[in-house]
Amino acid sequence: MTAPLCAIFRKHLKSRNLKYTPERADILNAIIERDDVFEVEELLMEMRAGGYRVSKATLYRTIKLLQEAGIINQALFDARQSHYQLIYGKAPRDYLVCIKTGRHIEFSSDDLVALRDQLCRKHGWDPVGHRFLVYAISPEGRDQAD
Amino acid sequence: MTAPLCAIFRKHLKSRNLKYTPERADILNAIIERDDVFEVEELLMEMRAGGYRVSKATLYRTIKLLQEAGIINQALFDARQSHYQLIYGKAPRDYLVCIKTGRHIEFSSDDLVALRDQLCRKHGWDPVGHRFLVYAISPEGRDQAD
DNA sequence: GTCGGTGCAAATGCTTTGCATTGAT
DNA sequence: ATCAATGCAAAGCATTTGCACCGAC
Repeated sequence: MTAPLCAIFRKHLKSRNLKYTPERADILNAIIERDDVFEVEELLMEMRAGGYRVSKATLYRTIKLLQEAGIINQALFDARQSHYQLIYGKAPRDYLVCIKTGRHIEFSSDDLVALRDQLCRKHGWDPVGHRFLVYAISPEGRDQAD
Repeated sequence: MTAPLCAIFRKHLKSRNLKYTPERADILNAIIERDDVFEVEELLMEMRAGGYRVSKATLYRTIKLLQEAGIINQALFDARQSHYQLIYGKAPRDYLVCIKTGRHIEFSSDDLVALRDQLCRKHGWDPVGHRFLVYAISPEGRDQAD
């Protein structure tokens, strides 16, 4: 699993004429080893504890690159500075998001709602709403150089 | 639609021994009228343009209350300071999140993945990953005073 | 008169940026 | 030599907080 990720990252960097530096390799490895949701500060501590020397600036810059490469994404679980929306009693809005171009399509699916309600029932919870983001590559994104 | 929301908000406030003030009413109304994803600063501008005088502090404080009441939530679409996670080639992690207690359960569903892939195919996109957050009320949350 | 609410301004704290230095081709 | 990467410290910026004043019950 680590080999392909590394290869994907290198490919992405190459396509943008950027370099696969030791710092970037270390960061990717630290993320792979962690294999869990992480906060930036947290990852930095761990890397330093493990003897890796990276600056916070480089870490942030690399995280952005890894996102662009489709290797990591935001857990979007506890966000600051986010957008808000009415949910109470509204049909949920679901999105297809292209990881290459950023384009997104809004859709809504009854099957999804049915599945959601079924999952809730299974756990004894009462559904109120949901958020479904599908990360994908759009036809235009597929055609882009990579 | 606006009446029940207002009632729900009042009920929530009452349960916490808080008051339904004119500022809070104005904010809820502005959000209802907008009926779309919004940013805080944006909403503030609009309210002011409409002649409503609210401070940014009150707006933020009210948004927190509205979230607690389950009336709005974060669109989680473009976040700062968020958590990150590996996604490439990983089984996606899906969550049931209790809007009352904050407790969350992680799960994963093959049916969901199948549905996701089908939706992507329908639009000619290639699925890479997804994020599914279900907002619900857990058994403990249901038992809480409200 | 007590308790919460509001606005303002200051403080926080994550993230980004400017800049000088370093390294790879 | 050129072009990008790094680290540091400073800057940015959305959000939160402290505090003094106001208003409802």
